[in-house]
Amino acid sequence: MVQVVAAMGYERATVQEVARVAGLAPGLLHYHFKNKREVFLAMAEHLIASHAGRVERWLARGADPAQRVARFIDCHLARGAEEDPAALACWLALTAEALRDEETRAVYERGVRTMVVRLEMEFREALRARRGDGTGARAAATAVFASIQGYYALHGAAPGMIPRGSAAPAVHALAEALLRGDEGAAHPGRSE
Amino acid sequence: MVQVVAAMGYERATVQEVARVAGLAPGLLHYHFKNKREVFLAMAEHLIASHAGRVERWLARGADPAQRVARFIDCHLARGAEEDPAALACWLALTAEALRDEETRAVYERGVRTMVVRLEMEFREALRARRGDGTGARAAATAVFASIQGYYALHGAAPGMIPRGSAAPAVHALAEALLRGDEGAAHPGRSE
Amino acid sequence: MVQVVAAMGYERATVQEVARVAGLAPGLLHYHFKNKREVFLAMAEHLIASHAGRVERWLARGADPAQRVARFIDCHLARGAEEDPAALACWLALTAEALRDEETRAVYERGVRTMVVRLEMEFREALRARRGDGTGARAAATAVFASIQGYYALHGAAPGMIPRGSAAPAVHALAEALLRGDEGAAHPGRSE
Amino acid sequence: MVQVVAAMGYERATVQEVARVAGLAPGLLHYHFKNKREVFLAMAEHLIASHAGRVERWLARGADPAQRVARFIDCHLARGAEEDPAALACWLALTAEALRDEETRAVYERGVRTMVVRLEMEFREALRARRGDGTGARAAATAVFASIQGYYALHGAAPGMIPRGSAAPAVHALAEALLRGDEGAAHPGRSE
DNA sequence: AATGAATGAGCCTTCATTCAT
DNA sequence: AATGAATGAAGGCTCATTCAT
Repeated sequence: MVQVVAAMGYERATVQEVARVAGLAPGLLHYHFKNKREVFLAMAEHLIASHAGRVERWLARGADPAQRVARFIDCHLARGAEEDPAALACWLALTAEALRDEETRAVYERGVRTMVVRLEMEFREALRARRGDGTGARAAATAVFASIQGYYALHGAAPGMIPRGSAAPAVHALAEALLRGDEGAAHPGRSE
Repeated sequence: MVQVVAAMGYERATVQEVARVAGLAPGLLHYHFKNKREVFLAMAEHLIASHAGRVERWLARGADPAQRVARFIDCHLARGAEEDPAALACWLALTAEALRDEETRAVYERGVRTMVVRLEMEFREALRARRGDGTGARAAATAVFASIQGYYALHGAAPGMIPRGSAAPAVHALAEALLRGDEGAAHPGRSE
Repeated sequence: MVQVVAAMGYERATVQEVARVAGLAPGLLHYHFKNKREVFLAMAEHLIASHAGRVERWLARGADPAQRVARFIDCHLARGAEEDPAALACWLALTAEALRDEETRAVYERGVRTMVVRLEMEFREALRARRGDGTGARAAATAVFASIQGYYALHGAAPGMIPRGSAAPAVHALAEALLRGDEGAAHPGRSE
Repeated sequence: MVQVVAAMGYERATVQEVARVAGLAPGLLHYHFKNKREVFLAMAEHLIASHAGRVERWLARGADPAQRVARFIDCHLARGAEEDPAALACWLALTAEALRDEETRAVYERGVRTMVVRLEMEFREALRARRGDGTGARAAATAVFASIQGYYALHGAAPGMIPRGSAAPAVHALAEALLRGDEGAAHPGRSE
């Protein structure tokens, strides 16, 4: 399913093709899964779990919270991003599908929450250490996560628009700014 | 088409339904457009053009480049974002479709480029004013744009994950950091 | 209509295309003709009439009945056949259509009858001159006409199967044999 | 397919109708065949092969080449012609379709070639026996085959134009004439 | 007479799902 | 557990025909 969804998206991924690639008879998929969507969601759960594991392994080598935030970013945008292009394509397909289907949205949201909450934890610790107060950790984690998602979308849908090597540094800058507590500080010109 | 694609995405938007909503006979769509995709792409072009106009109107009221960068962000994430939810949903559908279809990708990419290049121009001026050098303007514009896209994706696919009111300030912080030239400065822990 | 039917056959010849080639608005065809079939039949009538005229001009230069039979054949298979490939293609399309549609069959049959009766007249005269009896003229005319039709079909549907230059001589041989009254003479091995 | 094509021709033979007559679900046809045309071509191949078998059985009872030529004709035009009217109608539909579609033409041409080459073999032997030289066998076989095709076309598209019982004798006369080597002999009036 | 946009029935095809084996 | 043939509901698209102008 991963391969086929990566290549064609959910809608165009036919059950027959998925079965063929998996070396199974088409009927067998419906023996084990209620329908096509269940296969997709099972795949999504698997992807999310395995990604979470991968992220943890990256974080484990970060010495302090700030470093772990940095490693979270690198794990997604630097050396690590290219590791499994099919998984990335599937994640984007999952995002697209979550826009329309409630059940899929639930799975997607759980996946997002896992990541954001994990990142939030590091931000909170880091913010406390730096400023004595963890307020804004959730917003910061969301901001970093959103930026990563945005780069993913551009990478997939408009390849060539991202200056090579610019993604990770930019998100690092964002994280640094958020750790310093820049947001909300000053954009005097924002008045309407 | 906007309504139907916003509600169901490209694949599930049937020509019959689009025609019904538009009050037209199904065959008429194929009289004016070669096929379903052309209808979609025409809609996308229209969306992009009208969005570009809207952005220009926002930028026009910015006094200096930095303010215009800020207004670009607000136009997308602050007060302006909710103005046309259907357009936003269509844009996300366009992103999803661009992942798979080349022709769609071309249109999407042109839309992205228009925005990024416009924003880059402001970044370049602002960077020159502040640091005497416009280097990194493209990367900065891309970063801001990607963040916005990421918030859009989360907004659409995992509503409720974004702390209310946190999106615009975070992207402002990113823009400020990039204008200061933070990126690439220091993330000592990034070593693998 | 001639061009379009020649190129695509009746079924695939769309009214829009016919109108386009004729430089007319599609609606105008239905203003002058009841429906597509009527356009086709009108075209067929025209083709038949103009072909009949052409045949008469060929026959006019034959000195005696036997010569006129020969000229009839040449007019169809020798130098004359290549004169108007579109007309030939239309005639084949008419034949095909006559297989299914009664109205078309009536027109086709009238066309065939015109030719066969004309040829029969020459055969009858020739037979009377040679044998004092015109019996078999109709069968002879039909045989010659059928052979020509067969060559047309092969020419259109299996080009390259006909040895170059072999068609006319063979049909001349047939005509000669029929004028001699060979048919029915002897095929002793035909017993079943 | 045979029944439906015989009754309506290729274009008007809908997949739904073919499936209905065959007692199958419409989708099943596309499970076993790539598309409508493939069904048609498969049918054509089957028709051709089975016809070839039938012809061989007729030829087997001919004592010498000349007799076998005669039996070839009888097999097509005398007692045998009425055996399977649906097959004949399909063959005519195949001819019509071969005019427009390349793939169909290839199948048709192969079918024609099979028959012509088979008949040519008998002509060659017969000509050698009679005249010591097999030259013209191909042209003779083509002529006989074309005549048969012509009678088929008339039979299908202008029934009633063929004097009862006249077809086979006429083609026999043609064959005899060609075996005598008449063609090309003399049509003094052919001058233009 | 003429236009060409508009209509809508029907076609081929796809594909999730079922079912006999 | 497993197969893969079978089902049938749509979907995109074509095109003869109509109709307002």
